[in-house]
Amino acid sequence: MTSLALKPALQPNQKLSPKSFNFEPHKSRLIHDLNVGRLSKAISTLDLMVHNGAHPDLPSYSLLLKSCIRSRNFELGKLVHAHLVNSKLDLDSLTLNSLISLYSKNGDWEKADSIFRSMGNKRNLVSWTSIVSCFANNDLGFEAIVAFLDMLENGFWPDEYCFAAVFRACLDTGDLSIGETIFGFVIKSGYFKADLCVGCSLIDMFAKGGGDLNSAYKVFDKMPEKNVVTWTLMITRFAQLGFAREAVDLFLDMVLSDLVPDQFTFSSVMSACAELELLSFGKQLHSQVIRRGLAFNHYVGCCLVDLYAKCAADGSMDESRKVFDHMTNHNVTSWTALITGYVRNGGRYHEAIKLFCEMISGHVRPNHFTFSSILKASASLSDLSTGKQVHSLAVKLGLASDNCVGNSLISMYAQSRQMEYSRKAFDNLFDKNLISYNTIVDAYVKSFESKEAFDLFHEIDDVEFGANAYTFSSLLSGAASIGAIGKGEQIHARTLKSGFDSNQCISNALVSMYSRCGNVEAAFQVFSEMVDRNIISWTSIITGFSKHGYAERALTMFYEMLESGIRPNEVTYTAVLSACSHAGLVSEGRKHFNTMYSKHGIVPRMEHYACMVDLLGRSGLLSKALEFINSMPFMADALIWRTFLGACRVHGNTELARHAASMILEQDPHNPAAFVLLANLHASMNQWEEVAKIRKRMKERDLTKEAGSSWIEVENKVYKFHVGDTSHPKASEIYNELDRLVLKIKELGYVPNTDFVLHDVEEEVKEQYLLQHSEKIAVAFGLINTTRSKPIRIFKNLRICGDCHTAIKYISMATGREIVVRDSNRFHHIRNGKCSCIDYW
DNA sequence: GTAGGGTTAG
Repeated sequence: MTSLALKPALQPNQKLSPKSFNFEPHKSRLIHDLNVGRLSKAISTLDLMVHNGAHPDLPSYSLLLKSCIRSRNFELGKLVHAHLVNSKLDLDSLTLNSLISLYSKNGDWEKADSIFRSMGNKRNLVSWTSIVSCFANNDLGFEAIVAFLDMLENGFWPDEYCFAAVFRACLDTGDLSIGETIFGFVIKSGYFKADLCVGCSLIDMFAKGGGDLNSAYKVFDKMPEKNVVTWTLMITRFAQLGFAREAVDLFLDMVLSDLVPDQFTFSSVMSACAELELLSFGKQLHSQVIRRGLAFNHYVGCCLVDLYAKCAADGSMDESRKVFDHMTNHNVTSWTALITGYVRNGGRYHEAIKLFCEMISGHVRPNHFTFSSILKASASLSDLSTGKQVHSLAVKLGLASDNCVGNSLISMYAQSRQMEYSRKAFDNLFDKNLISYNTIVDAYVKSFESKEAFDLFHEIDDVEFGANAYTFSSLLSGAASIGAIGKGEQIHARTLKSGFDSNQCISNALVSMYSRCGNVEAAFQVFSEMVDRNIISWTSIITGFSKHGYAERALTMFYEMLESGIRPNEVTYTAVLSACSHAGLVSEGRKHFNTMYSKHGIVPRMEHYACMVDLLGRSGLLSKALEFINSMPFMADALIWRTFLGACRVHGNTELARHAASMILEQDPHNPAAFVLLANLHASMNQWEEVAKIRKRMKERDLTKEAGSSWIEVENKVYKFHVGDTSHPKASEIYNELDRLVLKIKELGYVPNTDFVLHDVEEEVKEQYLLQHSEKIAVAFGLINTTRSKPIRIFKNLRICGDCHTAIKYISMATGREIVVRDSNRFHHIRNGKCSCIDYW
């Protein structure tokens, strides 16, 4: 029979008479094919039946439609509709309702609406509910509410399905007041108690629509009957709205209530667990997932990848990779979860880029999250060429103006110091949000283009969202990094106006800004006025005093911090040890180094060892320092040897310096700092042949030392000078002032120290070289352009040169001005011929 | 025929 029936399908032109065509087996085969998802087979069977004049009856069509909807075979459903129209059957409510549902679920709300309109008095409660639901599911919340009100006017009393639909509609409009009115209505009607679904839609109306978890939880709590879906919904909303702790607690309550979590529940609770970085709890969840046979679910897998990645601080990044490798197939989400993990939590950028390439060659299309992560990886590696390739791929896929991708492009180009491209990415953004503004402001600030940063800052005032704490702290750190105290003060005023005066994050940024701009007293005042201080506040002020050479005040603050019950961290100890080192407090420093682990359980890191090497080395205990280096529990890195080399130079020990330099070059053969320090050392001993050899080696390896530059802020504008800079319009005026100053300070006893000149030339020429140092130019510029009432604040990217240090001390004497110099290492407060560093730096 | 929950994020 079956083989006979198949024949006509192969020969469509051959028509059998309706009588000879057996309708029943085809009908049952059609339904079977439908149920197992064989869409094309079902279509050909239907065609065959109709072709042979055997139209199914109305109940059969109805059944067909239901199957199509249940299996989401919308194409076949539409075909069935076409056949229905041809069959000229008089459609009943049931069939028409099915058609509304079909088109609604297929996203064609207009078609659904026209069927509903054509129904006339065939409309029943299900028809009304279907159309309300159709509008609500197709982002037409307002239309849905109107339909709901129409329904009431037409005398239909809503049931639980209908209430659930209208609450979803209220969620969509964002207008909860209508929803709340209807909610009152529901309570009166008694449906609330009866139905799980009404409860769920109410929870979501409050949680998703209004972000009001309190009301959502009240609904949840009062529901007399709850199932897995209800619990999961509540857990999910807690997790999504940033209440991870509550989500986890609710999950534990759920398990205690003997409900069995499913794949949805696990996905949500694992997200919350990832947020809280609860590795061991996460592992328990993982084993439960395996036990319940849910490990192969794609969503669950993604969540696990993300969970282990977010706990990567505890070394679980490889676990994340393992879960990923065990997954049977991968889509954008799982690839992105893993890539993001390598970038954000593991700092393993090369691996992330490699994965990205694998993903693309596997024809998986990256999305905006993928681009965002991979751009961050290229930025962190300062790998401009990869960044550009990724950019062009994003353009190709039409994602470059997406907010998330665009913001990452801004920071990628900024980190590669391509501000023009960075700005272009900003301008190309489709829709700029506060993060876009904050990113570009931060980028300008970090590239010393503070004017652009502040222009944009004013632009933020004109858009609907104002600056937030992030904007302010970014601008403050920008002002701090360039030492623009005037700008810093302006921002300080603005934060007060914007009501951020007790914001801990901003106060911390202010402490750091004032201190880094050279006014540690202002920093201390902000600190003193803070109501709520955290470890960052204390560490900032300790670092401030330390960098300014006030070792005792730094240590006093440290003891006060301990008394107030705040535990120090690694950064605090770096500040404490470097305070001791700047002031030459050898035994005090040793004491703190020894107690950091014994009293506070902090294992010393490389930078702490470096502080100790600095402390011992600078106070002349070179052999002790070397002994210390050799007794370290790990191999000394380039930083340690550079510190040691610096000490050797101060104390003129060529032999040990050579050893240190060779150690640096062993680990980092292209380190220009090692070459320069070595060259300086030989120059100061007049060993010019050695200097020449080193210069040659540097040239061969194409190494250039970072150019020395100094800058000064005058009337909110930063002026930057390089060595021998003549680019400033008033250059001749500046050099005249310098010549005048040198004559004056020579009278006071200044003798140029030509040891600091790295060229083998006549003494007189050497003096000329010294005069061209950027810090001297900046001081002269400052003397011409500032009033006596304020100190002159100079900033230098490298360490101050010894001759400049001496010269500036004499200049302070000759002019009666206070001069503050911030170099790459510390502050020098120079007044009346004396420096706060006591010539020890 | 009408109803509810999940992954990656600057």
